[in-house]
Amino acid sequence: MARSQRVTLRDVADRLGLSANTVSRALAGKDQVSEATRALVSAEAKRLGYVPNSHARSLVSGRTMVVGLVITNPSNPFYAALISAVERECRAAGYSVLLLVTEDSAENEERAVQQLLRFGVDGVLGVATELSSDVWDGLSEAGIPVVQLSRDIPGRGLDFVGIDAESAIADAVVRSAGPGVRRIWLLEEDLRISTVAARIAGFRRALDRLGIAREQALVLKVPTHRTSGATQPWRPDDAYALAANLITRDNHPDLLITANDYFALGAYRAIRECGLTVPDDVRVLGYGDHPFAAYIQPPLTTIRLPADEAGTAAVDLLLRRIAEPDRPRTSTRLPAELIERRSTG
Amino acid sequence: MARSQRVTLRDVADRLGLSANTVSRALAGKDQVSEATRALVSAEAKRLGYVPNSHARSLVSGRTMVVGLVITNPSNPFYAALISAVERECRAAGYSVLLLVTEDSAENEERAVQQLLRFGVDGVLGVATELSSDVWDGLSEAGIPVVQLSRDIPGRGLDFVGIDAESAIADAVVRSAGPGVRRIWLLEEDLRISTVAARIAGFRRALDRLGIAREQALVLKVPTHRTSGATQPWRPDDAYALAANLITRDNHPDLLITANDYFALGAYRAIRECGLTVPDDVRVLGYGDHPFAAYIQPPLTTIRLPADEAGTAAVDLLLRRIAEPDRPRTSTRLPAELIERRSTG
DNA sequence: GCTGTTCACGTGAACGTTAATGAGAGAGGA
DNA sequence: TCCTCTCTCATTAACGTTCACGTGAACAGC
Repeated sequence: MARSQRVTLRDVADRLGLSANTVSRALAGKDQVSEATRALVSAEAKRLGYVPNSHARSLVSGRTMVVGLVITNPSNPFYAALISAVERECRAAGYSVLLLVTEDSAENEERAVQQLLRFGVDGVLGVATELSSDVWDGLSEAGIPVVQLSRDIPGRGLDFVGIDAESAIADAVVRSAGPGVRRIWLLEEDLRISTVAARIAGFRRALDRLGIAREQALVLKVPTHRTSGATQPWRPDDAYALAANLITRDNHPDLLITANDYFALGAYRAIRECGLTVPDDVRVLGYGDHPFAAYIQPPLTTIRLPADEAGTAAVDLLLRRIAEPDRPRTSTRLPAELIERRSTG
Repeated sequence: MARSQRVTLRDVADRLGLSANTVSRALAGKDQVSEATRALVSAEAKRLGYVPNSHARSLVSGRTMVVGLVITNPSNPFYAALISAVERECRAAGYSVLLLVTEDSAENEERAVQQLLRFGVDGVLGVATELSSDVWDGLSEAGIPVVQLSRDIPGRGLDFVGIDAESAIADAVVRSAGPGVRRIWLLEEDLRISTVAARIAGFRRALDRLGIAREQALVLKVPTHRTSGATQPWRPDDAYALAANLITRDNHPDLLITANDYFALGAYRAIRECGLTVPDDVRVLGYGDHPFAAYIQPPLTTIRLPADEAGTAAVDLLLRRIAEPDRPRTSTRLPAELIERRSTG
């Protein structure tokens, strides 16, 4: 096999009559080397095509310059944006990203944590699964900093960066509910995660502020197929099926809030097929501001999530904690902006 | 600091009065160990919470059980689906995924390759950037197998897995062009990549088959903002701006093909604002079958890309090549399916 | 000329694992 | 009794780095 032998520190050293250690120091830019030999070394290293072996390095140094990123589903546009931001920030700081996908399964989550322990990553950014057990504690016990993304599992003493969904929904609902709006429905995902809980809490807060009785309000759970290993994220079909069953000409909400813009697509169709119109008969408020939201008919009022800022903030926080393990726990909830379009009148 | 010392092979060995080597063999399931001690060892290892150090392992074994995945932009839904599929298959085979994002920049691509060399990954799956230099050769020279994804740079002797965009577009255009369709435009991305070239080739092939002169056909390039570090993928706005400038009541195509479904969104608006309708005045054919395509008005005829199959096939191919480095080069182009909806009549 | 300081570099050990080789014990056969 | 064979485990040496030292030379000051 032509598997060309890898060029090592010794190879460079031998060729120059130096020790491996000197070459190491020269390339690391430490100050125990004369400028002359440093130049010689880097020239020879480049000539031979020397590439440092990161495993050897992290074996002795204990640091890996790798960050673990645990995501439930990369096809979800919010998480995709998060991945982009996290990778970009890590790259800028000299870190590489090990990507682990859990598909919202506890088993995969446990395997992911195991992998991260084997690798001895310097830190972890992770979205917890629906029924996250205490797997994450293993990382903390091993001295690996963890920043929770998007979904918060309180009481674990872990840093958190996410979106203030509760306030965003509360404000958006109040703002979208004009005069005459009494019946409000929320089309939610059927997951036991903090994000869903936050949206429902925001929804209730809005009801209270508007003085609308709980009986006028409905929280509907759309069966989710996320865990089935499908790469597609939320499916408009599922929301459509549910909405089509419940919405009729005589029984419909004045304002319908959906847990994501895909659900809104399904709702649009269900509403249309009843002969009702958005926003005259039913106002619709989405969540996520996906790229299509501005372009459907009518353009969808929705909540823009600062995925990029969240990713950036999470990496910043993680790097700070890596540098300073004993700093107090931080919990950041970024505000989300309401983008008003025609679907709410 | 409570940075608990990591449990090592020796710790387990010492506690049982064995050597580290025996513990290693026992846990590796090799046959030089009695069943009795194997049971003892695995019990003690679990009790102490032993986690193998992957760096030490790969330092001596030369294998890392890590695959590099080089992607231009995770927010592109096609690549997001690819990431999901690749990660899933790798996970099933016991490999972890190191994710590198290039943002279509040659500089980032080179840094990515450098990272992969440092890590000594067992294989690489990668989407080449627009003007990919010979950076990928460095991996081959180091004996690291590479499978190109989606975009093919011919002549490098690298395996390739992608979509047969040319045939897909050619067939779809012919099928979408009913009687009376003479003027056909293609709204393309402004990138020098093989995917764009393939679509244009398919477009031309369709024109020839339909007997339409090149003068009746137009290839329009939408300025792309992908490289600007923005996490958003193709922007409908850019397509809208271009289309709105060119399309008027008196000067419009009979059939408009867009390089992706987002462009179709922009085109829809431009067409609508001229007082024209889809598909009566202008038929629209999209590309990608994004989740919203079935739900916009009118539902968009588009081409469904087998991202999942592509990812699976690519990983299979890579694993085969890892096992058998000297097998002949393979180039796979998966067929894409036309999803006919109302936008083409 | 002797000691002390600074600079440039080498030496040896360590990181945690695996592979090659060796060694002791017990069993079985002559 | 001795030899060989097999089974189980230990010993030793790597893998490529980095870190804590040690060392020698040059130079200054007394």
